[in-house]
Amino acid sequence: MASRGYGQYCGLARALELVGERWALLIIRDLLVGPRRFSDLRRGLPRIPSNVLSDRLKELEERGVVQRRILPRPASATVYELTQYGAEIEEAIMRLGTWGAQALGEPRPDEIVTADSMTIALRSTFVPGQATGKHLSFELHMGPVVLNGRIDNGNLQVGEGPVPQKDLVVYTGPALKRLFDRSLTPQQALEADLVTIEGDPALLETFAQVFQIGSHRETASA
Amino acid sequence: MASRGYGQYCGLARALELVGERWALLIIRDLLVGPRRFSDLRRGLPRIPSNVLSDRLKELEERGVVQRRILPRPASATVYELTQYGAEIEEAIMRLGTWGAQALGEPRPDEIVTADSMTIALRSTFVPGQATGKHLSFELHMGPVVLNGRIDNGNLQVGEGPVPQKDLVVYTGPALKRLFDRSLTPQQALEADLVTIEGDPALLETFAQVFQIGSHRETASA
DNA sequence: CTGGATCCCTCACGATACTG
DNA sequence: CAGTATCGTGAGGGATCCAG
Repeated sequence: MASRGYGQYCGLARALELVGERWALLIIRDLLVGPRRFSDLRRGLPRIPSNVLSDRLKELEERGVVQRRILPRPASATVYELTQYGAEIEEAIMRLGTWGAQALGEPRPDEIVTADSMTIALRSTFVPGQATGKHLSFELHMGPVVLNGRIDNGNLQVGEGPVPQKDLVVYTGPALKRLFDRSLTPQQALEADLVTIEGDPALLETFAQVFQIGSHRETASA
Repeated sequence: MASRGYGQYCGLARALELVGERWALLIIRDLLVGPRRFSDLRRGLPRIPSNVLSDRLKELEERGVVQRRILPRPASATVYELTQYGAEIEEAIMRLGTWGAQALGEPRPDEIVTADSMTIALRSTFVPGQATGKHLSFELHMGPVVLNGRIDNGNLQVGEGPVPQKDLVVYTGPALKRLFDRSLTPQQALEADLVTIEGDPALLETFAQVFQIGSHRETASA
């Protein structure tokens, strides 16, 4: 599609020529979480035809955004990972993601959530300034997806899967987005059973405070 | 293309369903500069077929990103402008633009520069922190494109066309990008005749300091 | 002249099947 | 597991035509 360029000497046009094709940014989103094998990417993007995934990876490699790497023995598997230049697109993707997240309503029945997309969602909505002095290790269940995370001062680490040590376990669904865009308070979410937790309810307040979609300037005027 | 969704309940996927189709982000780029008529957009995007432009505008309108407005008489023209939500994509587009700009080499012979793309380029590469205490009004000529601008402390205003009052006039081409990514100093640019000016050469230093592509952390270690 | 709509061609995308 | 091959469909590209 973007194989034929836009005919403009412009940074944005060039960016779209590099990563503007269908599926490309979602592939990069998953690679931002870590190196991935072909089949990992397929699992994370169930709707992408394998030939399209193959094409995209080839194009992104040619364009210096992605590189193939052969894992040392005994694995001997090929993984795809972002080049240094490719990784520098992270901020742009995060901004696009939070912009698009504001248009998310209820999930359509055919829409899924993946561990990688949720990992990026947490990283992109995390507001370091809201987390100064806060410490919390949590486990987050969104349907079949389980993530773990640790908030330490202005820092956030997110991983996949459960962990033994945690202060708070959160079970939720799409209501998580309403927590992050402040259209629902933690207390309301608990009362309406949209969120279930293990641990101190006060910790859910902390959890909800450090993630944010949109600017919410109205709080500044209060 | 993105008419069929990605099947993911994810902010980035939703963003791509809204503005991920070919040409959409370039249309939005031009609308970020100001409201534009259909023919303005065509002029700024000479390679877009008119039916595709028409389709994109219709889709973007349905999706709440763009709105049509009828200008009051006697103009009576319809203009397209971003909705408030649409305008909030600005930061994401700016980041994408500076990311892509790093991959810009020499312009291909069929690549053009437009006033709107240059306006966005200036706005996206402007570093307010580098402009504290600086004041400069300039006129910038990139081939046939003429912009004017005013830097005041951490603030930048850019307009199209020449202006009577200015401290500095810059005539240049693709070398401007090399000024902004620090692969060329103002002095080198003048000596190599890649940039011509009217005004004090010291003002070109000021001009070059406040615009920046990439992070340039290497200066921190020096 | 602006602001599109229509037509036709081509090629990229998408689904499925198949191979190393 | 990691892709390649094949093929139908539909979106993009470009020229032309039409209405206000």
